[in-house]
Amino acid sequence: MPELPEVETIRLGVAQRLLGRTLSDFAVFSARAVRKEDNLADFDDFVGKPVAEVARRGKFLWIVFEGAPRALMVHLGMSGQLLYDSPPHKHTAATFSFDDGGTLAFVDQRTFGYVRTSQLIPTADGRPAGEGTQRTEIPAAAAHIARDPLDPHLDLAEAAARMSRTSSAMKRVLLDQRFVSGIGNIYADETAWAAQLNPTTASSLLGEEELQRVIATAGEVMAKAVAAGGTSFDALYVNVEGESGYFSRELTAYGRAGLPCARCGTLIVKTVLGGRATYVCPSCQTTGYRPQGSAK
DNA sequence: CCCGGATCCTGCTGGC
DNA sequence: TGCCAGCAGGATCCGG
Repeated sequence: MPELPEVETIRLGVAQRLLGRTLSDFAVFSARAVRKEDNLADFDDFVGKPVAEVARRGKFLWIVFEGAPRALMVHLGMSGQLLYDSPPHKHTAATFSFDDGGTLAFVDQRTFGYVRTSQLIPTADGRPAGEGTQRTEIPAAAAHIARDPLDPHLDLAEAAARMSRTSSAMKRVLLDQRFVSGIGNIYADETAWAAQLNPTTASSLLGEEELQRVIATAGEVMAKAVAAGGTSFDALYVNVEGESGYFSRELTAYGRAGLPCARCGTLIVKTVLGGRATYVCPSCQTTGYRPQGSAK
């Protein structure tokens, strides 16, 4: 489902509900939703401890309990939801109850998401792990995920340099969470449109400065989406309170096949890239060369 | 190592 | 009306 703006919207809601609350009980209804690396004793260790932080890096979310060496980590996959005090649902995979009587439910229709525990380990660069945390510790299971474009500790130059060394299509690189995280299929297309680049352009053709600009553009697009509460097309993509976000109204490329480009009026075309639907303006998203550009 | 494609699931939509 | 192929905001594994 959810890309960075949707996960951030959910994180804010979870933090508002749970910070300082003590876990009183939990229940698991779907074996698939809980990673096999875990045993229930790992979850048991959280019971009786208060929530200290609700953190996020890219699309990965985790809850730190006071005094617990492991974190409760959640990935929402394609259809995962975290809902607070929602009615029981056919696809409720796990629930977590707190001392105020409230319950956080993990609901996941397509079952690509999961809940697990993961040992907190030091971050590679010694800096705070992500949004919502000041700790320099990250769940080991998310340690391979790059910082995201909204992370003040992202090393922009380093990320761009690494991206310039791969020949894959620029959109594929944006979707690869090892370079920069948080971008999914919607925001990859929105970023390419905003940067006026054709998503099929080889990343290695863009040059480091241009790639820095692309990452910065992704950050701007996603920051606007966070401000709008994320992108919702349907009831599957809602915040912790079950409410939709409004960024779908501001989408400029994704899902707009046959509609005029907001910049030049040419009709947006739907293609396939890397097995994913891809929406592009064929006339103002050029190959990526900037003739007068500083990109080398 | 680097790349692209297949794969895991359920539910909804659109075309015949 | 009914059926079913195709598709969906993701991450990971595997073969070439």
